[in-house]
Amino acid sequence: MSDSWIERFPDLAALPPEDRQFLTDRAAKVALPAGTTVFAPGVPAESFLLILAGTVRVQQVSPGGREIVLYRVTGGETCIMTTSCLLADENYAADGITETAVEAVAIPKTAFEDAIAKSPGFRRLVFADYSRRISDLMHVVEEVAFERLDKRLAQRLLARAGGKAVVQVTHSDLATDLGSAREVVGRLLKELERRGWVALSRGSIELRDAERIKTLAEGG
Amino acid sequence: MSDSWIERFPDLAALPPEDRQFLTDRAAKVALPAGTTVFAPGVPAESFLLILAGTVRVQQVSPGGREIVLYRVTGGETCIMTTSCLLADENYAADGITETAVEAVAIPKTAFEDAIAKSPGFRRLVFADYSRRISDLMHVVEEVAFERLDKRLAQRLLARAGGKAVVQVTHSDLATDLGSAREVVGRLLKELERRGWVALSRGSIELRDAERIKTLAEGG
DNA sequence: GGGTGGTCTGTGACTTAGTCACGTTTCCGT
DNA sequence: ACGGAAACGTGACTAAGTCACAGACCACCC
Repeated sequence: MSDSWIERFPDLAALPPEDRQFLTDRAAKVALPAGTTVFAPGVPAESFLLILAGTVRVQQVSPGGREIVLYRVTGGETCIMTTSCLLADENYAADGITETAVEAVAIPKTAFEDAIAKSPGFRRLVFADYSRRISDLMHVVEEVAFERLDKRLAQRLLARAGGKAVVQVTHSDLATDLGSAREVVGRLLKELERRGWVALSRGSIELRDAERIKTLAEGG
Repeated sequence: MSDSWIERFPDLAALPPEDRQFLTDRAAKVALPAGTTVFAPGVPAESFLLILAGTVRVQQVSPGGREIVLYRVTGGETCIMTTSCLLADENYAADGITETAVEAVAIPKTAFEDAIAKSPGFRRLVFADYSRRISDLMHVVEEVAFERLDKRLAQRLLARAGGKAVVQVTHSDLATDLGSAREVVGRLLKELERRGWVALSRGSIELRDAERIKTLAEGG
């Protein structure tokens, strides 16, 4: 199989040729359409995933049906949910769902364990992602526990917009991002619209006063 | 230095003699009284910590002064906040505070990196703790985002009691555990007292009907 | 014993967030 | 054009957090 994918991962690209060969020999490229469930709670992890393109959303679902996004895995990253489950021989404790079409490389469990044992560069990659996710999770805890919802909503709007003026997103998507309820998000958005900061329409939100939204997202 | 401490860590005790020697040669035993700040946000990590006895509480503090416990590190465990910061060369993002007197072993950064590189058993230990903390953090997110506070309070009461009838804890300790506010915890406790499930006094709480508290902690 | 400062707890009025049970609008395929 | 699904709106209610206090209890020290 082509080993071009390995260039997406600096830590792996820097590996000695035999390590690179070891990985590329055992890796299988997979393509997943948007909305695919990559893993789900209770299922054991079977192979290690390196994401090449697209994003996977890792989230938890409450018994009552509410959801919260824990973090997103994008191109050049790995999913430590999988790492963690592989190494500890545990079942998944969250959902992994593709948000866009995703291209990824799957490395079977045994090859993953070998790579961890043999390749310092591979370990660096895994450890780096562990750190990143731990930070992500701590940040989520901090936000959920301490920050006002309108502030968090403003942050999400800006993040989703990525500079553009119109965000294609539903109220319930945002609610999932924030771990809140659709009605609550709807009411907050309505208030922003009343102030003229956004314009709402079905499935999309136009940011009309990005400056003030930014102020809300940062300030208190 | 004595290498007896290594027996507290099965993964390390199983190491080949030279690896054990490497670790014990470089490790320094430290004793910390209760209430010591082990690390704080913004400070770079300097050495890897293995806890022998006692517990370290890892928590976040909000700008508004509210606190939430992320997890506790007890005997036989390592603090992955430290691991993560050491490996990624980052500053701490949370507080680490000893809850009891703590005995620990500190391994300097360079020796830690060597051990990671050379010793599979040491890596196993580190990876296992990473998994555990990721689970812990996900659990915290789930609880904070989705569970009712009275239910979580009941859980904490039982956990703190550890079978005993009287828990030595203040309302604001519990609030920190739960990431809530002291007044709120106080009111919930008052309601439990009204029902006759607990008896309150300054600095301690007597569980009078552990069964019902258990039901509350489990049920919805 | 009486003061004194610190920790711990109680309270009321208020705001913010979540829940429940609907109703309404918009879109899209056939 | 019509039926159903997805998206959105609403009101009434409960839960949780905030703020600004006021007491209560404790240890310690003259």
